Amino acid sequence: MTKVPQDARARRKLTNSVKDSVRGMRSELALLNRRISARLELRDGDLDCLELVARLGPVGPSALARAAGVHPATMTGVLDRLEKGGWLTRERDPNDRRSVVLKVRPERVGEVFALYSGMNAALDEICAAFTDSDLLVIADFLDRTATAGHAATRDLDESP
Amino acid sequence: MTKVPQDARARRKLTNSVKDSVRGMRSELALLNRRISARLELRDGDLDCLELVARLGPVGPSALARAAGVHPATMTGVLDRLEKGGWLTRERDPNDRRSVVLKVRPERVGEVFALYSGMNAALDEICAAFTDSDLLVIADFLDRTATAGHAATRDLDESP
DNA sequence: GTCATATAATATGATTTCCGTATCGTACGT
DNA sequence: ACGTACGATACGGAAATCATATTATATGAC
Repeated sequence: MTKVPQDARARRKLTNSVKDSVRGMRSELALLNRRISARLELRDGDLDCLELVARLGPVGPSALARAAGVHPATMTGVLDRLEKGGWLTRERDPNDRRSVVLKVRPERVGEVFALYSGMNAALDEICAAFTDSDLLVIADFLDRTATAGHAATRDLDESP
Repeated sequence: MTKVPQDARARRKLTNSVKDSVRGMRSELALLNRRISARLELRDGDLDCLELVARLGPVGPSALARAAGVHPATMTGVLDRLEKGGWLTRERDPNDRRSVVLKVRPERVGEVFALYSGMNAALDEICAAFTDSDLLVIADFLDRTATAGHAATRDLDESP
């Protein structure tokens, strides 16, 4: 046994622990999201769609359905719930009268945020335990992972 | 304007960027999970339940339903799909013949893993870009966040 | 301009899922 | 031993999902 392979092994172990931690965090956050959805009397995926509208900005049902990986007809139902709950609005696009533009209702956003308040406060505390440069490293890692997740999703869609 | 408030402001900005990145990553990974579930002909929450069984170890339907925040009767349906797909087994507990023990089928785990292979490879690459000490910091952050998510979920369950 | 075709959103209806409740078998305390 | 609690699932009505059809509008070829 040489010295270098031992380092490589340790390094792989470290990498695997990071990947495990990513999975663990994803799992816990998925669970949290499910409970919050239930509180808002929404289906599981609905909140993800709402977040996607917030993220993508004004967007139409079809584009949103593609982005969310949901059947367009299902999206109609999702949007019915979200609109009825007052979480977003459907407006007709004057330029293309076939299409509809979805916008989150800014005044309601705080209501969703409030349900995340516990998690939010916890995250503030967690961040407080790290140095500025640590936080930069962490944010970098998270962003890269999010981008990789996006790419993996796209690749999956494009393969048979 | 004094110097210290400026630092505090910068710090808050940094913390907020980390929190945004957490949200972004959660959102992308949730999307990826949905597509993978679809590939396996499972419902959205099913894969989370399977992962939970892997995580918790052998467990019964009731305990799993509590952990997943799912109605027990719904869990029966989830398990029917997972069992029919061959992803896990239901065994009777010889000690308590009312109860059933769920176990993931190790030989099928690789099949799920294969669908994550793109993401997995990407994560390896991402990790390769960080130093050992960075990875330790990152894993620590992820674990703390997972724990906080777990606590936030529990708190939500316990409040009215 | 007219017509064919494409596109956006939603309606429709068959199928599946969800979930409150009921049921059945089993364990446990007294 | 008996009553009560508990684990899992069956049952049935309500709701969601999704393939397809429909309606309205836009766009391009001619």
